[in-house]
Amino acid sequence: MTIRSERLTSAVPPGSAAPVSTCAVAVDVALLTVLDGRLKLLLVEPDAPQLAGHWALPGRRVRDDESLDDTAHRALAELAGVRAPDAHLEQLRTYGDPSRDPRGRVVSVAYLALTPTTHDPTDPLTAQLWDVEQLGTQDGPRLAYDHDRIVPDALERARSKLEYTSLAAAFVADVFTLGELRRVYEAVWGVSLDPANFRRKVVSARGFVTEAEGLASPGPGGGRPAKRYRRGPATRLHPAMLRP
Amino acid sequence: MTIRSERLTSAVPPGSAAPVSTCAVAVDVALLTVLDGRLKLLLVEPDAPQLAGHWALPGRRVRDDESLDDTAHRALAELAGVRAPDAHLEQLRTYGDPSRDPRGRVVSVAYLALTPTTHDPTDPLTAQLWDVEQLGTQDGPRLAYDHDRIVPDALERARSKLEYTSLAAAFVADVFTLGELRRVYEAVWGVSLDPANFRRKVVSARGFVTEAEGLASPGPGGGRPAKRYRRGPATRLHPAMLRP
DNA sequence: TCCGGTTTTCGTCATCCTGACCGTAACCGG
DNA sequence: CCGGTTACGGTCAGGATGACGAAAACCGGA
Repeated sequence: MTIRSERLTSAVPPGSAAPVSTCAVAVDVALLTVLDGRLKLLLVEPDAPQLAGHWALPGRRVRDDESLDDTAHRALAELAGVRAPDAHLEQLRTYGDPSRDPRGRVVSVAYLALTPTTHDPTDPLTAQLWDVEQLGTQDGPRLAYDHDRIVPDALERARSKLEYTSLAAAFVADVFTLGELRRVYEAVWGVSLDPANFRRKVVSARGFVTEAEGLASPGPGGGRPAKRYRRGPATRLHPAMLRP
Repeated sequence: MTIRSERLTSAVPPGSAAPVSTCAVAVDVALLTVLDGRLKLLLVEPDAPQLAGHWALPGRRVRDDESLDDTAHRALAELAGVRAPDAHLEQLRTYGDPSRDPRGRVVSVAYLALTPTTHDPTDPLTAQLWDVEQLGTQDGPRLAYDHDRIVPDALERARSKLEYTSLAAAFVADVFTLGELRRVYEAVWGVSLDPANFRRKVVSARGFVTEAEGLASPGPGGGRPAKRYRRGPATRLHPAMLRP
């Protein structure tokens, strides 16, 4: 921290090869949600003409008086129509390779956002939900910048945090059934879980869920009505819900 | 990502309240090591006159052609005398509150570094190892900037990663005994562990350690000579080493 | 009304992991 | 030789896990 009292917005004299300068700082958000039992990622079409046909994570430049969390919330609101209390938001990682943006040095602070499947996915203008299974394939979108490096990190973070935190509850509504919660785990992990064992582990994890009143109506295919639950006070799970 | 093609080092016209500008980007490194069975954090004295009496994490500004990892390595080399292959280095989190640095907007990418206790701790000029137990107390150092927010995050990251990764091996030498590895866990977690159970868990975790040749000499207090081990190929531990 | 299909919920059982504990092996210093 | 210390190995009870079975409670169609 040997920063002198130079002003941050000071211009670099033309032609000088200053070893230390300032960078553009942006925030990119990887928003995940579960729709129809499948994990989805929200992507937007950048308006830069040289990136036509590519898709990108919704991102915004950081403003002078804005914290990084505020920028992430603003990116979600402006580009995806997601308001702050509807989403879980946490910082993921910062990407700052000098060549990651062809237009110049941009340091990007990536965020991970998780939303329940409550709002209509077609409300944003240019945003679209993509199935994460398609992402690597030729059916999937071509990602701009280094976002093909950010997305796997976001997926791994989400998959890992479902194991030892109560983060899966961020994917479901305020009141939910254990079947809905199980389908979240199955969609994020890409596996199928035994319903009986899943129930036992969730109920035995202290503070994960608390029983709510009433029963949920079965789906169109029938089935026994399920008990309703709410999130419990715990954030870390003891014992953990480990992937198979 | 609506960044236009404006140059990143373009000067902001004086007096204009531009909502988007560039930031100074720095890297601060929280280096942890275990010395005499206690977890230590490396701090330096900033040379800024208004911060006399304060201690800070070693940090450097990011240069134009430098990746964030490179900056972290440079900060360790220049401020702590630690060369790259001697330390495990991973990104921790980015701190970007507008008021975190009183001299202006500085976005800091924090790194976590772990080193074995092999090099002499008195070689850097102004760097010093502090016992992490002293950090919150009045015997401890006064931390500059928002480094009192970074340090707890670094400690929690290290404590957590010891559970489900083989990161504890970064604290010991290339060849080590299970007693040395156990003292790492005890120092980082601040607990005392049963030697017999610890041995069983480490050996049964596939790929954590592999047996080396020869026996280690006992300490001055005696004791049976211990077998020597090396790091195994695993990075994730199965099963995990959970905190008591 | 009856029946197959579906989902939820509960119970059983063998297996594995964990913590607590004991005993032995092998070294040190006095 | 003997007490202290550390390393190593085994036992045992309790908890968690996966595989599996079965009952409860709903749906739709025959």
